Amino acid sequence: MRMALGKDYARQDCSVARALEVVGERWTLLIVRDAFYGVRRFSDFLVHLDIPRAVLSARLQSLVESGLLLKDGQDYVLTEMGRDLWSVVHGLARWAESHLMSEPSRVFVHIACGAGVRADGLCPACERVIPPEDLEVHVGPGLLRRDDPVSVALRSPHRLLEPIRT
Amino acid sequence: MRMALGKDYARQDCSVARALEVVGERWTLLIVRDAFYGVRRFSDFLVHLDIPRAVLSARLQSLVESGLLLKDGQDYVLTEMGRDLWSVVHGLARWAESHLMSEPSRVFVHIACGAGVRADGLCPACERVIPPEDLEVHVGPGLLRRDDPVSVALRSPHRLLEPIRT
DNA sequence: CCCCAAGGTTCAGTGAACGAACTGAATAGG
DNA sequence: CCTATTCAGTTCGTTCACTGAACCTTGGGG
Repeated sequence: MRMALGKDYARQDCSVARALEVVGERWTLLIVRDAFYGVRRFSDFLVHLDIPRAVLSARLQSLVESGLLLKDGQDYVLTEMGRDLWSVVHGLARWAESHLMSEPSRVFVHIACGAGVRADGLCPACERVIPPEDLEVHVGPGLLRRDDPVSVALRSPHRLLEPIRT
Repeated sequence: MRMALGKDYARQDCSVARALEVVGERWTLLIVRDAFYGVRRFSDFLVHLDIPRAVLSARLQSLVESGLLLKDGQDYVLTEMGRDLWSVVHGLARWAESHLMSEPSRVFVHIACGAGVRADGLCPACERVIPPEDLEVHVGPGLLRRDDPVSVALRSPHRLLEPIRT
């Protein structure tokens, strides 16, 4: 049960296709997700994603080339362009929560209001779209399996984009 | 310049990973996008996406199995679960429009207000999240290349989810 | 000076995507 | 009624990306 993705969609003139050429390859959106969660180091992505080193290396390079990540010393940090993908990552998470998961795994809380964002992506208190830096992740009951240091660090509530300490 | 995707993320316990197991394979989100645009027939997807027939067949089957599409005669139609992916598809489109494209290719207009939705995904007039069935697609200058019948049909303004006539 | 860890690169094997050719059912025409 | 043409797939050989293991390189620390 393994799948494979090609990387370009040359004959499509559509913004969705352009977007998928950048973030549509296998693993890429999970790397971006981890970056939102505060993962920044090669070895942390590696242990948290269970991804082949060669693939991680290639994906990080292509994300830097595309301008979604910035390499700051040994750290890979989301640029504004990368942070603008939050609506997509969050949309996928909320869609899966409502259609594929039996119990909630992660809840995103608008720090200013203390309220978890709704299924439509807005804060129920202030009725606005909340940028990732104003959100805190809390884990729900559906999240119990992994035991690597990164997964453990991600279990305690923390603000998005804030680097994790392992 | 071709890429490959595997299809599962077995060791990830995360809603984003679950979502990508369903819609993360190559071509899948473009098929869903076309379904929003009103494409319903095997041969219409085929000609519009330039996808190998075998891959299209496999993807459509797996989308039906996952409950995103319903097979109605020869037509593949989005279910509610599939329509709930609009925020993701639209998010990718808007992200690419603002970061990857020089000119807008498609604009989504809230029919009730007559206003194009903003970069944050809300209608500027009513400040709300608009469901796809209340949106109309208009094409911009960035969209000129393809000449197959489906691309031509999609060029005239039309309501999302409404079947195209070729 | 040696050892270790972090951050990669290289390489053989496997599996998915690709594209062309083929099948089979359902109309359409004569 | 027989044939031609779609439409909707399946089959199959080739190509290409992912996978996992081994190897390499750089930078400290003891």
